Amino acid sequence: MNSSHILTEEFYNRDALTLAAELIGKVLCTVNDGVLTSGIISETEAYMGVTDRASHAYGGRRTARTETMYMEGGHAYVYLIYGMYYCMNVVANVRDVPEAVLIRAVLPRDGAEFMRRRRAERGGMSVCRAKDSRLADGPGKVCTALGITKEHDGKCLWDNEIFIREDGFTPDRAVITGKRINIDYAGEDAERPWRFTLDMADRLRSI
DNA sequence: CGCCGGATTCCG
DNA sequence: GGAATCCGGCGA
Repeated sequence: MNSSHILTEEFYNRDALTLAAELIGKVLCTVNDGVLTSGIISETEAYMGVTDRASHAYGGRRTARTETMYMEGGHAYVYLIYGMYYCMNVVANVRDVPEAVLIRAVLPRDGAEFMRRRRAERGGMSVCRAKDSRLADGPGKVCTALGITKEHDGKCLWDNEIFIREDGFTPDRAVITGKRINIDYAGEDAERPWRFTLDMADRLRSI
């Protein structure tokens, strides 16, 4: 597997918990109007499908929105949250097993200045003054910075406009950080330690 | 740094 | 009605 290999089927056809850990350190890339932007995935959460109260597919819920989660692993599941922001997920496992991994943060890799510009534009600012490590440190910011919108929902992740690749380095380990964020409605499933971070990300953020 | 409220739109 | 969020304002 060469160092800039684009990930395909065999990588994605695994359960979301495994995939959430494996995605740490991989590079999420988009090409919008010929502009490449990308970020090293530094924070993820697993959403474990029909048995997980925090999952959109809990209890086998199958609606217009969640239909994407039932696709084969390796597709993008993008939805609007709080009426204002998009969240980018990687569909895991096989067809009809609706698991997904939320991309909560990335570290800018390619086109950081474009990412910065998109964040500024979104916030109605002339410039975005955030340091690189804070440019895309939340699921809404990831989508703003990389230009991910509803248009990407259902796209295959080895598409020309959105894909995930290896980056020639493998983090020592993904860190299980603990509970998932903002899912208090999920009862005891809110306690599950299904959130992962890149070991170095916390340190970088304070630099 | 932490807590709090408001923004805004689509889904169930 | 509420959500897998963000930002600005305020207090410590």
